[in-house]
Amino acid sequence: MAEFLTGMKRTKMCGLFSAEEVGLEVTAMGFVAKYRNLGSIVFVDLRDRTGIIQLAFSSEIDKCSFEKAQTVRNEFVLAVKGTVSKRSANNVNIRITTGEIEILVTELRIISEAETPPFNITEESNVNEAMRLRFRYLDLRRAYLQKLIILRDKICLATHNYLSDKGFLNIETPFLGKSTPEGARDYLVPSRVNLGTFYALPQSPQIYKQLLMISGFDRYYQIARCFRDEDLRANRQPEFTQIDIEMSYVDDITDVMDIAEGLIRYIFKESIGLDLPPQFKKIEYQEAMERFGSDKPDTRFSLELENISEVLVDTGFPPFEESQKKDSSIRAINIKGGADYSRKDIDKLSAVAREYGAKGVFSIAFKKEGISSSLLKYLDQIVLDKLKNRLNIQEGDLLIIVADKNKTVFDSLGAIRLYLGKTLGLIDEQSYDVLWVTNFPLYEYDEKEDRLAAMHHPFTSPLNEDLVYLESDPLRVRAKAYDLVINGQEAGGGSIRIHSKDIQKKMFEIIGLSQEDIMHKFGFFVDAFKYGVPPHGGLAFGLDRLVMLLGKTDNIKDVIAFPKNQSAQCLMSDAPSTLDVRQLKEIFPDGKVFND
RNA sequence: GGUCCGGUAGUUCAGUUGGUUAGAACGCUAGCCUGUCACGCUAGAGGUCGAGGGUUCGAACCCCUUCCGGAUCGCCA
Repeated sequence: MAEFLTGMKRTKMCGLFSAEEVGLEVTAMGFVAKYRNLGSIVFVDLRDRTGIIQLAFSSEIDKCSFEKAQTVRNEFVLAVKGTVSKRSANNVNIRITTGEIEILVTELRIISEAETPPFNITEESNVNEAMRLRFRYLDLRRAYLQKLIILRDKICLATHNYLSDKGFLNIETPFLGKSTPEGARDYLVPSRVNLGTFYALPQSPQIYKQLLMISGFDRYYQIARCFRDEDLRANRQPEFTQIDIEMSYVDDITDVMDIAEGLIRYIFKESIGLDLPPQFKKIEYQEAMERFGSDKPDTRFSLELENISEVLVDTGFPPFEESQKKDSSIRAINIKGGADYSRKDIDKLSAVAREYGAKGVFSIAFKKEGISSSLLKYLDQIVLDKLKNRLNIQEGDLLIIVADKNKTVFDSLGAIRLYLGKTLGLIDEQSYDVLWVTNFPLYEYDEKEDRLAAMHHPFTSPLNEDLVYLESDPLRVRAKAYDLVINGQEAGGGSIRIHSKDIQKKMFEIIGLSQEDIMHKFGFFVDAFKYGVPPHGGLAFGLDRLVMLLGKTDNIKDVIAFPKNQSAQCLMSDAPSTLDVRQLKEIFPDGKVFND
């Protein structure tokens, strides 16, 4: 029989008791984390989100509660009264903060009994993720997850405090909005009162926050939920959260970057007590690609890429001939002391490269006994000397080469670089490496649709000095865009927006939107540009990613209280689910779903 | 949509070339135990080996189909 708390008030939470309360009568409440019955004495570890306090029951202390304690099991919810007592020196538990004391229980109330949980709720237990998601409320009782959810709260609070202090207003934008044609697939919501029409859940509050600038709110922020109906990954969920920021009367990218830097520095200080450098590193997109094969480089280790097209293009090796084509190249990574890599090791690197579309890698091992390479007969001494000079090659080094289209070369060598960084232990996992990547291209070529697409989004402003190429050579135009990269992860990104209606119109045209499309999809937005637009810009941080970085986890599900699995299902509630006929008829009264 | 890995007790896993009654640890139940804190000791319960079909005298194991989970590529302005 469940008992009630009637008359009981909690003195403090379990993990907060200390030697200061010794001798006092206190009241504690929590879950039974562990139950140890030694016969004439019973110990219970009582748990809440702050930690654990040990309860002691014996007939010498209180006969009634001792007898009741015999029926207690794991995960029961208890409320107890008792006296805080100092443990004798040899019974101190140094593993918990309250290990010097315990509560000698004089009154026990069993507030709620519990069935045996489907898995052990301990920090050590390594349970199948599907099982843990199905009983998420039990998994969340573990200190590991509680710590991360609490960290998330700290980061949010720091965000509110910092941005409020800098004059930003927290303004909510709609969940039920208009489907946008560019970008990710939208989650759609049928409208009952407007049959046959649909809302879309926002992929980001981008248009709304720009409209708020046009409305004159000047500085806006929101910790905003965003939705994307795309396939999931270890670091990607269908609904995720962004720290979304926009500000007016900015023109240069540093105007926004300074605020963002301040915020990130404040978040790091407040949440984990770490001081980041007073000035973040900056690297241009093109340089990041050339050196690290990535627009979000992990610069905690070197192992940089080197363009060796010129050296190898005339060797007569057929795969290298291709690299003379436009947008192709031969690039390499020099693995110091890698010459003794086995065939298997190199095959593994080749497999990594193939995942990113390369046909494979070529290798040249500079061994003590001579050069070892599959393309040896194409390499004369002059070429070898040039390579040695160019890449600072010494005896014992291994050169890994990829020749292909630039995108493939960067992707595959960038991936090999990360693979080596991880497997060779080149990365200091304790450190934080924070840098800005700037001057992204404004457009990228979309092969599937044979058109230009906005690399960031179609509201991004071109660099002033590149405006002249907008029509003649759009791929050459760079954007006033910036990404913040932490430990090789994109933590956030943004841009200065277009505030001229003419440039905005041109932007839409270049990505292939007809006048009709523009008015149908963005008409309200284009209209707004007629009535006075302050120059503005902003950025958004991925809150989930930030918590992952600060909490040192690779799994986004660890930082979200109720996440979805890889198939975008909630295994606990069984969403998404089918609807009953009554609900469906309200939305599709004639039973027809399609117009044609 | 492609590729790879996995599914055996409540949980985490082992399971030999295909061969008696499918094992271990933790958890659970019962008993004993006054200082445990991964308590200890004794005993016990607990299995449609993801599902369906096939090969075989015989299948957890081999083959086919299928379902489920994870990682990853495409995708994610």
